[in-house]
Amino acid sequence: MRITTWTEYSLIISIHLAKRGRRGASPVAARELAEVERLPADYVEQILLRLRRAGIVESVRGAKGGYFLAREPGLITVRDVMAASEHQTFEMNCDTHPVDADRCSPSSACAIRPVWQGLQRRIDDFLGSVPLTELLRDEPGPELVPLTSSPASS
Amino acid sequence: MRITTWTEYSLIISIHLAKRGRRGASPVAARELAEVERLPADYVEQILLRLRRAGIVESVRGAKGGYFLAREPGLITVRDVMAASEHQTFEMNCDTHPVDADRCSPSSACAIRPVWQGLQRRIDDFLGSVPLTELLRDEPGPELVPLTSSPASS
DNA sequence: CGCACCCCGACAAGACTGGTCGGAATTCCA
DNA sequence: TGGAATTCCGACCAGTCTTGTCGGGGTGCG
Ligand code: FES
Ligand code: FES
Repeated sequence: MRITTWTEYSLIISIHLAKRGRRGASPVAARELAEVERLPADYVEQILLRLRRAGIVESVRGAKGGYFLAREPGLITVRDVMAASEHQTFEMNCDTHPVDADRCSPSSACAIRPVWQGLQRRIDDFLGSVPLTELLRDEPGPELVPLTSSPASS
Repeated sequence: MRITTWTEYSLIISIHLAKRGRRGASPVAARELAEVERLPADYVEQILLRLRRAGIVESVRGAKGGYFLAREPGLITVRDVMAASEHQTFEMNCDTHPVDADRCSPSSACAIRPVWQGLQRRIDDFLGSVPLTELLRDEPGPELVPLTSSPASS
């Protein structure tokens, strides 16, 4: 289970846009953003496309155009960004990749499904609790304290 | 972000073994297990290999041989099974797929990394809190209540 | 008009997932 | 002693997903 570059780059891009001005200032060109963040330009464009379609950013076309955040950074969470770039945060495999039509049908009482549902909830709750503003400062912030040690149960 | 069949099948297999007797009883052959659970036989063998190497199950070789759980089902968590079948629960992408050597180096204070560390902790804590015994009964159990509604923050 | 920029679908190399196969080693049993 | 059953293990392979790239079209500024 891992995070892909879609989400990783999306966050970098969102943070970048959050640091550059708001609606009033001039929008940031995709090319320029990619250059200063050292990311592949064409790829960044693809990502911005997804972010725009999800309503995370807005765009201005034509010369002198570019992108800017659609909302206040405090109102955008990591969950929003991840859901925009991939198309979900946690894919319920029993829905999208059912191991067996019988076993995974909603009617059958599979004992495993509640585990994934519980996991999905924890993931969504956590990612939904981290707004972009949390990623703008240098100090980790209270929500993200490492809380040292959580060793394996074996 | 999703669960693969490695973990899914591993859980099915572990639950199956938990339901069949303990050390005293005769071990379960991989072939037989695969047949009753309707899983690809050769694949099940691969998975049992991983589970054995991780110490989740033990095996008896030769005719009449097979597999059985190495520990009490109450002492094996979903996290253990997942870590055995994949080789982790949550892959820290900034370690294994660093976006940029500079940006992801442990010395640089990246604002995003604490988010993934926090996420990893939540995932591990949750999966580590669900023992196999929780998956043997028909009722979901207190830990896994759906807690209806957790709508998007947008 | 020409340039800068966004928009969008198609394509492609490499990695990963989900298995399959062939054969060696071990143990039981007739 | 000779199968037969079974675990052990690495190699292989087809399909999908990831991580981009490319080419062209639309749009607005100067
Ligand atoms: S295996 Fe898919 S719902 Fe349980
Ligand atoms: S992008 Fe890898 S550590 Fe932040």
